[in-house]
Amino acid sequence: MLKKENRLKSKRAFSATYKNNNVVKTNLIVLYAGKIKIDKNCPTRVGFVVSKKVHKRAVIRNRIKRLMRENIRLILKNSSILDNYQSLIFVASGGIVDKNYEEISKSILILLEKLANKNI
RNA sequence: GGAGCCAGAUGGCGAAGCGACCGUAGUUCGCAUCAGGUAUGAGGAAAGUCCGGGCAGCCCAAAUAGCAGAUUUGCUUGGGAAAUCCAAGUGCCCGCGAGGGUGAGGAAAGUGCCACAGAAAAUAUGUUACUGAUUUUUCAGUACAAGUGCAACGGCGGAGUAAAAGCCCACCGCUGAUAUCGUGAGAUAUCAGGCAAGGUAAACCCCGAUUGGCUGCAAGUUUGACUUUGCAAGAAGGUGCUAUUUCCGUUUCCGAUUGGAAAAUUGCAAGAAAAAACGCGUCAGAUAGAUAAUUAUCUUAAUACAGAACUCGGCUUAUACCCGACUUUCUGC
RNA sequence: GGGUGUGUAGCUCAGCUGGUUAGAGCGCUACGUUCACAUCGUAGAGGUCACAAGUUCAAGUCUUGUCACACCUA
Repeated sequence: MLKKENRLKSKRAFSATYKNNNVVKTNLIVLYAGKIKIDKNCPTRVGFVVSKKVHKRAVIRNRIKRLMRENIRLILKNSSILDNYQSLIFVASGGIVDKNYEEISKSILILLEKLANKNI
């Protein structure tokens, strides 16, 4: 679990991030990025979405969320790639079921590379 | 029926703070709200939402009786706050059996329905028939046999007769009475009747019992920017008193003047966006919603069904490996 | 989280108070019409009535339980 300040909470924040239209995709995950920060001190907020369409059982959906969250926690701690963005939303798509930690971590790294290239 | 894996390392998330008051209880008050340590953090079903409570609001209403209602409930005894709940029994049904199932009052209060077939499906009936007389078509007696159907006013055997029939008899079934046993549902035995009342109430309904109804924590309660409405105070002063712009006058704005427009502010009550708190507590207690990741050892293997959201009691459904107990059937020796 | 409803042919829907054979339109197939296609005409196929138990002589229909889908509610 992330710290409270790093969680993306309100409905407004979610819809603002979606409207920003900065999207990157892989087979497993879709990433919506928010605006670039003005004030560097305010924290990066991250949200995770796993819909019922992915899988109907709550246990499996929770596990997918936890795996994604753990990845992001380590990235936030060790590097400063994400510090430029106000908000990020990770949306799981159908292919992510039965994937293990390493496969998810790979695809998140690919996503972040794509995002960096796009903005340059 | 039980049980739903154990222990270790590193990093992370939730949350438990201290003192006073009171006197063992919490809708109390104050301080802190940073860091570290320590302890602790999903289930037997958390699921389905099928029942019943607690709790909250609204409606009706004053809870006694009657009437109406509940898409209520329906063998007995005991347990339980209650329940489409549990336990032990009774009857019936299914199974070779160990066992399993059971919405188990009333069809003699009334109404409806019972397709096709069949003579007739409910006021029972007389198609094919049988027997006798008459003599070629009628009359009288009968309901045994055939046939239809899920179902045809008992079954089977005998006696009896022109042929027959509970007309009579034995056994079985049915109905009633009595006795004994049992808390009871009922069981057993004896006697009597001489056979009447086809099915369906998970069709309407009748009877008994129970019970205020409806909606559900996204119920509901509080705080609230805002500025709307109402009431009160205030609004230089004067006119006997009163009159908030109404009689004069005052202040501000427009205007050369006459004249026109406006009324600061405060309190109480009502309304109310965003948001927050309460509701919400428990040796889990969140509000984008915690219990995870990596790794080592052991092991044949770490795997089934599956993730708390106001809360409790049941039911139902899903479940890998393992453990315990009692039995039945079949096959072989 | 709470509440409500719907599952019938490839698609959209009927099917009353249980009853004999489950229908309609569109689509599909074949034949005819045309030089050919469309239109039109004729004929035909296609259903475990979501699944499983029960009540009943008899269930798409009544009762109960599962499954899937949709809607309402901040």
